[in-house]
Amino acid sequence: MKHKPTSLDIAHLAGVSQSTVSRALNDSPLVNIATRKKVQEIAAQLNYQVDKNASNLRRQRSNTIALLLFEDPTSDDSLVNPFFLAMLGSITRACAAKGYDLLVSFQDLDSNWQAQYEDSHKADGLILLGYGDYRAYAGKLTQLRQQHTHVMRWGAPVAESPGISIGCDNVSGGQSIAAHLLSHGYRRFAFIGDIGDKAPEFQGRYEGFVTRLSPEATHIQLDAISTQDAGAAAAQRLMNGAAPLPDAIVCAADIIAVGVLATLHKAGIKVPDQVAVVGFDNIQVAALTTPSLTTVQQNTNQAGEKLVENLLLAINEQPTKDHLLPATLIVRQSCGCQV
Amino acid sequence: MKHKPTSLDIAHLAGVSQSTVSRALNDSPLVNIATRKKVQEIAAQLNYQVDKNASNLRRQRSNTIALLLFEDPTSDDSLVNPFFLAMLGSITRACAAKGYDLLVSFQDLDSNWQAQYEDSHKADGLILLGYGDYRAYAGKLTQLRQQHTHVMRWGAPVAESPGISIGCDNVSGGQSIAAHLLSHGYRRFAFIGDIGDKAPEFQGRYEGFVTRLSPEATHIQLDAISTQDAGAAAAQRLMNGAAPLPDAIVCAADIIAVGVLATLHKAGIKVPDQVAVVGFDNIQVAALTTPSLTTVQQNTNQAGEKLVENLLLAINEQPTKDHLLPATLIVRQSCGCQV
DNA sequence: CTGAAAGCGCTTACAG
DNA sequence: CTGAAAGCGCTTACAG
Repeated sequence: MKHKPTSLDIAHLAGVSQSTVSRALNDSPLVNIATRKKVQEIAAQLNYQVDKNASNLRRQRSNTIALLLFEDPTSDDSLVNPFFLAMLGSITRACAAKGYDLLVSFQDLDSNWQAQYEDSHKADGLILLGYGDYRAYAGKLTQLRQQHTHVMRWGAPVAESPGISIGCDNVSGGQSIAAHLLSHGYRRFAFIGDIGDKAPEFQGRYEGFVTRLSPEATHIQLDAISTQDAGAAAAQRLMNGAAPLPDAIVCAADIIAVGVLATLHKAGIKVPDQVAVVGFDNIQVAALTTPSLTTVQQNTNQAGEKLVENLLLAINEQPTKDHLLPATLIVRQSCGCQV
Repeated sequence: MKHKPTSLDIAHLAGVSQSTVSRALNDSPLVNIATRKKVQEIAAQLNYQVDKNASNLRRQRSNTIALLLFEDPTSDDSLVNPFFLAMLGSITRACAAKGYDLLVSFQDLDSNWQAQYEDSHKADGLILLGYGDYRAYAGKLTQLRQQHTHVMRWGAPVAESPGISIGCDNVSGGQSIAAHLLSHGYRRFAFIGDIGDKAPEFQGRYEGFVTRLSPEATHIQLDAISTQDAGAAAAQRLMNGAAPLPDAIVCAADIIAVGVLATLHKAGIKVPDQVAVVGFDNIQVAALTTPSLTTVQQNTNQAGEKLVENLLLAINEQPTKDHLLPATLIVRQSCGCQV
């Protein structure tokens, strides 16, 4: 394998010093325009690429961001919540637009991720993605701050959780759902989704939903983690109960709603004729279910951009603050309100 | 921000030389076990991490793999074929298991990706993922080989395409579908999916399907690229035609089948009672459609492992060869054959 | 088993 | 505008 060309090789060919080559390739205005062009041409001919390791070592930054995905530990090994995959896509694009590379890693909460990337100078900052119990890693977040690591977290801003976060306005999303269903005459509701402290996103959605209900409306709440199976099980409990079915079932996540729809379908219960169903997230599948799922969209494109943008601010020691992104109701067939 | 500890800092604290620190941290047997322990303890206390840039520069390898995702240029900006996202997950895990980091990038076919990663020493090798016209980048692949870049490609092995590839046994997958449907009495088929040279995967699936058909069976073929819309359009053409509907519709990809199902549903045509539908890929959605979709599974976990494993072999200058991974029929409701 | 020294390929003050 | 020199933080022959 032929020796890869270095800046010194180019210097020889161009008849200038190695420092001038470096300057020319970095488009420094200090270098005479003709020299610059010449050097750049030779570099192009040789397929020369700056050695990032050397460059990063010298510059003390990597132009790389590390994305840590926390998988829901309950999910099947081969599956990742489609919502996070959509986020991954948008983060990748946002990084590319800013000239940053993206290192991706799946992490479990136990491992030593706080050190692995930024401390080793492989990345200038971290993005944390994944729902779940932020308390489990609150300690690590605190430690990260102390080490002045640059971190941006996706999720609900939580008072006790240190660090900046970017998240969706879950409360207003929940409100939109309530308002929409009420205006179409629904009064008896079931909300499916955990609302314990481990699920701050679901808490927000529930809170928004409940506070927006009118006095004459009633509701019950059933626990379910963010999986199809949990949704199916909750729907089953609903059907087994003594009480008649509610008018509308509001699910804290689309993936739960998918399980609910499947269970209702099996039982021969028509959606939306006999009961309306609404989800949250607007994952790709939501448009494809039968009936298609009314849900709340989180703008993943904007989310990825905001995360990257704020992380870069932090890296450059600029002030940043929490952001809430708007949540938009997407009306489809499953709520029976489509024109 | 406090200066990050270096090996020299540890050397001072441990009272040994910097070279010994380096050796100890790399668990070299050359270092006295007591010294090794001591150094490692001090390093742990300081949260010391080896500077990857320096280490990589010196070692001339990065322990990093770059994954280049070629998006289907026809797909919506925010969507990525769920199949590739599943692959991403499995590749990520496989890399982690081997102690490699993964750099992810979305590339369009025009850009200068062949140089960006390995030439700049950011990655030791590349994985190419994405269907589409391999001819469009065959030239680049050739160039990569000449530069001795280490590349592994996901997709059908193609005679004219240089370089090693790992792919699914599309032909045998197509055969399984034909065999299954025939044995359940279906005789009149439609195959939906492009079979031009731009879609070698689809070609393989079609080829397997057709060659396995019995003499009394008939079939037509309709073009469709790998999107839901294209599937919907093809189904519409089928229904608009003068001929009666076939017994069974075989789709070259699940995402096409999802579009077909939606269109049939809208037209009031019952699946599988009036027509059977089969897909290919076993994306997550396939289990969730109504009716659930019979399809062929590509083992993404194994695929990711094989890709990474072979790439590492190539990086270490070991011989590698093309691999075909088995394709497994998954029988669900949409073919009407479920027990 | 350990240390002093070289060198990976850059970037960037410093001097001219 | 250009060059000679230092140095980023490691790893690894080399010498002992």
